Amino acid sequence: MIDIRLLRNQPDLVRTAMARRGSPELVAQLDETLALDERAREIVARRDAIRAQVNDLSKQVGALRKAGDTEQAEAIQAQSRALGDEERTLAAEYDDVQAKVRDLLLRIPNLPHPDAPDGASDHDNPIVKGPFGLLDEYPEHQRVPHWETAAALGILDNERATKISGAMFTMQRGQGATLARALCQYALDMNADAFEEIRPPSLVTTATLTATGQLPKFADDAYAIERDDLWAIPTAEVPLTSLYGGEVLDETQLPVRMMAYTPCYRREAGSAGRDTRGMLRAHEFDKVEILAVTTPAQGADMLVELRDRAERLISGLGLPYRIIEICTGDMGQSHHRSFDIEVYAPGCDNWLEVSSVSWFLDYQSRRADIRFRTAGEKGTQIANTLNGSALAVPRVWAAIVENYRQPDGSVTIPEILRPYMRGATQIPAG
RNA sequence: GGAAGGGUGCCGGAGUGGACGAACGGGACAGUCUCGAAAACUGUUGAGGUCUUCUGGGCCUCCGUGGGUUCGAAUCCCACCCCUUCCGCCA
Repeated sequence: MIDIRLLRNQPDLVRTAMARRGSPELVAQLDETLALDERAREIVARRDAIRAQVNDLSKQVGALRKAGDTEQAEAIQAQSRALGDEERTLAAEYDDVQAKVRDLLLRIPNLPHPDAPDGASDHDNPIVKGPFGLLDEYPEHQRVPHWETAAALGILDNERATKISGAMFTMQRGQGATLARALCQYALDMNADAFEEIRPPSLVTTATLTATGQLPKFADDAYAIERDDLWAIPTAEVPLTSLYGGEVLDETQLPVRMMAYTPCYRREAGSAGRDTRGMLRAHEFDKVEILAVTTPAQGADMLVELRDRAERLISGLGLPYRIIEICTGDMGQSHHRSFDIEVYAPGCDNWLEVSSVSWFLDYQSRRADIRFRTAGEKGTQIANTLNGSALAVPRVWAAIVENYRQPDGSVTIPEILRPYMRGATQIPAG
């Protein structure tokens, strides 16, 4: 969430930022938040003044009782007791208003970076790099959707996945399953030079899912296990961000670089019926995520580093790709600045979003309460977080099947993946 | 799932109703001593909120979490969470 003090002190700056996101309804929300915040502070001032009196009177009672002046002590007790009722009323009122402020604040999106391109929707996202490796013309044998190729090769069995788990679940088989796992191992190995590998839990608490911004606003997108108050993670970003939640790190520890392979679970509530074929959209998929916790000063460079690392994985696979920057109108709620890598899939004739790299500023850290301390300085500062998909398996898998399809219907394995495929050079046609 | 014990500051650990934001020890930092260091001695050393006549000060909150009792709670009561050990179950 954004800093309430920023909203208090520079409301126009925040209003302008929200206007850039193209959400005029947010401005009213800002005003409501400000008004409630002012009320909350007024109430808490009165509450604290009464508490101060009660504390003072209580000390007097203690002293009087010690001195044996029971009568006077009881008189003061009665006085203090009367204050107690007022205190309770104010405290309840404050808690109520404060909860409202927090709830509003949790729903206010992050401030876009000054350099983030303005725009209304994904149509306005500029291409900032590439395209690379794109052919002028694609031969017929590459113009086959991956689900057709995969069916012919027996490496994808979504019918049976649906039988087992319902619509929008996928299942890879044989070399197809190996390829999915190879991609994960490849992504982890390529970042092991600087990133600590984590194997986090895939089920997290409500507090954890709130820290990264999925809750309270996007509860419908996540799988809930209500009986145990747990949620299935939509991305490793969720557990990794909260890994240092509630902790105060030493500045010398920063930046912290972490990576994790996890399954990812998404209800896709808003996109039922879209991309139902093949591997483009599913309720469960594999992804390797890279994530960093930094000081505010380190954020900009880390964004570039993460983006470069994600790009290196895709270019290493020899897939045609481009990098786009997300405009203010298309930005996710928690994002400050964001880039996507898109891979061209000739069979679907589509640019597939395979990676998203984002800087969150202190938006998530404030929710998760990740702070750091600088030696010799008093107090703490709120950290920055950034993350990126190193490699999201299904769409890269699909792009490989389509780009590497041969005239005989087989699929050549990208050279860099062969060590992870037990040396296989191709997925042979039946 | 059952039983027992426990959760206090950077760490260890005391504290079972009144001057406790918390003894004591350790650590860290600063100073004294020293050519320098060690040792010793002295001092300092949590976070958050809010107000302010602001390079300072006032007030409030925080002893796992949330409630309750009380004039007053780290301390008493209730619920929950987590940790340790034992039993059960289990990959």
